[in-house]
Amino acid sequence: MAPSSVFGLRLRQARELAALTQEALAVRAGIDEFTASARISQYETGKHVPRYEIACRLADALKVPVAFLYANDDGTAELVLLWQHASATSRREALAVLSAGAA
Amino acid sequence: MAPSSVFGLRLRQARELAALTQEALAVRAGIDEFTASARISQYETGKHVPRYEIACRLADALKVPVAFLYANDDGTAELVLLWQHASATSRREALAVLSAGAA
DNA sequence: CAACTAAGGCGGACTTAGTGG
DNA sequence: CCACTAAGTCCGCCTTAGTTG
Repeated sequence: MAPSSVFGLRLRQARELAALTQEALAVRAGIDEFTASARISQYETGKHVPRYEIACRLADALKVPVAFLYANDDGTAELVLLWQHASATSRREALAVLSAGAA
Repeated sequence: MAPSSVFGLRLRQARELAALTQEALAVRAGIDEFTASARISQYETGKHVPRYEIACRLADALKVPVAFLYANDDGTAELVLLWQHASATSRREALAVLSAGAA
């Protein structure tokens, strides 16, 4: 089913990017395997939203910044995804560009 | 009291940046004034974490991206703060810098 | 006025069990 | 195997009321 919440949408995006099943993701995040499938499905379909601690563990398992899972707009989402893979020098340069170019 | 949770820390950071009282913030976010002080205090001290919908309203009232309130590391937090004030051209340039400079 | 807290009700996350691709 | 869902339990947010600088 199509994700209805922002969190669910981002979670599914990140999981498909990582090419993991819902259960594999949950186990990586330290969630009991017997409740794994149900919980991830509930998150992605927007039925429920996990506690922040769980969100952090999911983000770690998916290797994305936890802020990505809560990003409302696609621009911010893409930004933090690129950020995590960028080198230290690129990060400094990007911050300089942004702070110099305030609207 | 010192904030114990990430969300509470970010919320307080953004609120003090906006120079608002806890009650003023809550009212701006559409929270009933009689429960305002208690709820914001509980958020900032890490006693509770609000629903995502409430977090979005708080972020709007504070004029920060909602992802900022969930940012684990200071680098990501600073990044999304600069992002929202940057011009469209600066944003494109920053994205180009980050995508070119993957570690 | 501004920030914080204890206690209780109650909505929603988590568990269980099971269905459909 | 993989994704999804209904129903019940129970934890934690929200409310109330009141305390502290």
